[in-house]
Amino acid sequence: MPESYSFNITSPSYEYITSQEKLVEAARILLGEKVIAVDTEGTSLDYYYNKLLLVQIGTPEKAYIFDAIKIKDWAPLKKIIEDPGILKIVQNGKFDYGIIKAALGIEITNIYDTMLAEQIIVNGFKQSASLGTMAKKYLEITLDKNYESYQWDKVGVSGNFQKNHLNYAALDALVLFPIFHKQWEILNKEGLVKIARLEFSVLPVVAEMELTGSHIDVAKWRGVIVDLRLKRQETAKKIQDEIRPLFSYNQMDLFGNLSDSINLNSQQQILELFNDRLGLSLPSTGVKVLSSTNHPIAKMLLEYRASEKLISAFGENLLAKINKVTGRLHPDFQQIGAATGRFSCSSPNLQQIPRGSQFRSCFVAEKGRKLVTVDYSQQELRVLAEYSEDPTLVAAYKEKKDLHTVTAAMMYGIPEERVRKDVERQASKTINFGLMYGRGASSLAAQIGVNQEEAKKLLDLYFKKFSKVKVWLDWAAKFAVENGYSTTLGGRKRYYIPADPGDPNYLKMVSDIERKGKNTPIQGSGADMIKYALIFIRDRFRKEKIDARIIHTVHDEIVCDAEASVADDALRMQKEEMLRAGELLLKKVPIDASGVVSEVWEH
DNA sequence: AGAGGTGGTG
DNA sequence: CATGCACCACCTCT
Repeated sequence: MPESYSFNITSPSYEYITSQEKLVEAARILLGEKVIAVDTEGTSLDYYYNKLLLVQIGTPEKAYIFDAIKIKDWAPLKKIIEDPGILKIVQNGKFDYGIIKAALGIEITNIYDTMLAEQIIVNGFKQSASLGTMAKKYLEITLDKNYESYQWDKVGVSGNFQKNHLNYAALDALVLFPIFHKQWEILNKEGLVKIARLEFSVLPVVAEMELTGSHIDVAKWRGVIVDLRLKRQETAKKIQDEIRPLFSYNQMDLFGNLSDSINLNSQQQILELFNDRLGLSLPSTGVKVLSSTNHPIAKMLLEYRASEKLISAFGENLLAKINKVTGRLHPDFQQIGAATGRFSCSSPNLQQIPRGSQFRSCFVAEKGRKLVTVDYSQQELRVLAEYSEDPTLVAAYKEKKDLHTVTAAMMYGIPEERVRKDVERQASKTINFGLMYGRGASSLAAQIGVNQEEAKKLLDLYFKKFSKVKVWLDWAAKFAVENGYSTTLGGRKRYYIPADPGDPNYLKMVSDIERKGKNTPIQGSGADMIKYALIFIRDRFRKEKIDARIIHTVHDEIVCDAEASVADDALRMQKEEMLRAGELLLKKVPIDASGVVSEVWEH
């Protein structure tokens, strides 16, 4: 096979730079490059605990390794790293962007991220986008990614870099060039350049969002936990007292108290309780099954579970993630966290903080600041209207009508004024959302509370009135199966592993693809939209020089943190930029967004 | 350690 | 034939 890279794997060429003179000299050379690779080595994955050790800047043949302990003046390199005329290849650049900004105050511009590119290229195939995997895949070389064996934290103390450290550091930068070239070819061939540019432009926004983090009112949060624990304890005691007679052997604990008969958290023991001792025959212990029994113990158990859930998932565990340096929460945003292109969020997952509970209002602005929250109104349904071009849907949005009411009026053949909010409108809402998930009549029936036949009738009626929606959904499903991928308005692709006709699950696999094929263009286009919005908002805040920053995003919502006196301006700009992003993708349907300035996170 | 169940978000 | 999309965290059990 032809040599696809121009460096020596076992002995990569590099220059280890510890003096200002050598740095200036290297900077002069690098300023002449059009494309460079950037990488860093440090002691921690945490932006604020990390001690920056090395900054590598690579050219295709040679890596310049700057010793971050010895170098004091980074100005010549800042000029290069911030030069928009020089393309910077990085691997998982969100991390390096954050580290370099936190440690050196330098902002990487004009980024090509091999990890994001790979995630775009293999989207849907569940393949790794790690450097090791890509080096093997594109270059057929094996990288030693045993990071621990290098003991960077110890080297960080001594400042004594060994040959293996420098080799490793050099190679990490050098491999990026050939990977970039191979990926670039694929991105072009597959028509993915546009979506890659979008993702690369979002990267700095994500890194800064993580750097900024969210502020929490800890005392208030603790108060919520205390209340919940009390409630959980009361409910648990009631249940245990109630079921104790059902068990013949009751034990005392060390203090002479009657001990619990069962572990309320064990669905196995709960199932045994209901089926063997209470004479029911439940298939499972989920909320749907339990609430349909009307058994008093089932009721109490659901209450217990609600408290238990909130305590375990959002209680002290979340507070433990507050950064000791900044006193804020810095979650990990996965930029392409879902195959549809949506973000995911972890450690902690701030995208699943309960809406109704008191927890959400513990996310507060600091003194002198405000939170600005804006979300798109019915973003995904507007995307569906755009794709299907259904005249009724499009007209409803053009006339700024409530879509669920319009569909209810059409389906039930009644005037809009007579649509009842919790009857016809609710049913229409369920159908509207269900359609976007490729939902069938049986599951629909279960939720609306009618039999399957009536649900089928409702669906038929819906599709009769909104025939273009049906045409588009069927087309999207067919397209996905026949072509092996779906696309979004922003040019994203999601690939599907083809269903094997010999597989016993063949039909299920096909219908899986069909449902994903309906949902992916909708959910994915929404994701594209909010990513454009994030870029626009950051640019706008910078251009207008206002003290406002993006701190959070939840699929169709963006939260910013602004200095109090400019919060209203921030709200206006944020909304304008979100609409601009929407108008970039939706040509036939208007987009709308609404927001608030507040002390707490709400919408 | 990993699977399965349950439940939180959009 | 089986039938709601996309995630993440916690718990228990094996």
